[in-house]
Amino acid sequence: MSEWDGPGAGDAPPPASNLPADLDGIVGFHLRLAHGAVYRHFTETFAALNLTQKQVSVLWLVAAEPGLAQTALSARLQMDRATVMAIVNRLQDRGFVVRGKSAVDGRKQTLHLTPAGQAALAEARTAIGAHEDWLKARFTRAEVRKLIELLARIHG
Amino acid sequence: MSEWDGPGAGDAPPPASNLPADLDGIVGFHLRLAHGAVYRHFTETFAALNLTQKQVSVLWLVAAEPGLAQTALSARLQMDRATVMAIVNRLQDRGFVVRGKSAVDGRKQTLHLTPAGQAALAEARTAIGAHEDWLKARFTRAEVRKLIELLARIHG
DNA sequence: CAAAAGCCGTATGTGTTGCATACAAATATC
DNA sequence: GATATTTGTATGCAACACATACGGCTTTTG
Repeated sequence: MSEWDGPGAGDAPPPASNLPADLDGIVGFHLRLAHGAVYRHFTETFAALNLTQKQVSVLWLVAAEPGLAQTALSARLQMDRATVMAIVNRLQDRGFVVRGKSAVDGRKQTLHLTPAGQAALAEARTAIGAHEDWLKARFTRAEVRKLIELLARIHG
Repeated sequence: MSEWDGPGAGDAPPPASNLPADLDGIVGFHLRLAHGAVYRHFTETFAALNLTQKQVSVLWLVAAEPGLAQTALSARLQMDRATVMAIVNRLQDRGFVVRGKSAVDGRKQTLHLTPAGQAALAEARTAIGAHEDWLKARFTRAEVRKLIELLARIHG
């Protein structure tokens, strides 16, 4: 501890504003914080259901397209094949989803919801409603549309 | 396999549009996808530097406010105390950050960048520039401002 | 047709993060 | 001075992202 300003030299200066000004211009930074806040609220909202964002997304998509293959899932959710498998494994262990061989392409697995899975999804839809209301409460409808449009431009 | 539409009954219907229409209205869903896309590009951009978003954020903030305590960090980045500790541990192991006891409050640790940490941050700033350019390329300046404003309304 | 190439699911391991809990030390509050 | 509260720390657990490797199946190509 010598040539640079070592610890103990003095404590933090007055925090001034909460964040350094240059960080404020970083879109990715705000995106991360916003995502974190939404993630946190989502987790609270779904504590009782014990479901994560990804799990709900998978249930949702499989319900919308029964027989969907895992690769299709990974493409739509922009996730790794291995990650999708882990998620499907968990959902399968909990009896929400079943895998079956495709009659058309022997490589593919067809995914279907079980009745338990459909029940879970129904509950999840209600919870999503509350969660989205919380999120949208701070925006006008036009702003919500604008935000979605801007975010959609980021993911393909 | 019996009372519900079991597997093998038939494969996925024509994918129609890529996503179910109802998912399109979910702000959180788009936020997650956008965050994922940005996260992925960030990781690529920082592969050589071997730094994560959080690690860069911590370096950035500690540089801006030398002597910052970990609690202050966790507040500014909206992360758990335990999570911040894990990140600081890693940065410390790599010799980018040093902990020191606060002279003012014996409970607090003062954080400082080492020269290596400052060098890493300098490189990181360049990489962030490229990363942000990639991100902002799809927006006008006004849209960037609007997006930041909307995202800021989500995190406090 | 047979071989090569590609796709899909699977298995395994590593690293990062978020969260809960518990504990010790220092400080603040009453 | 006794009792909270704050701060950092230590551990463990769950979820993910990613890389790699492998076997089974399909498509392409020679």
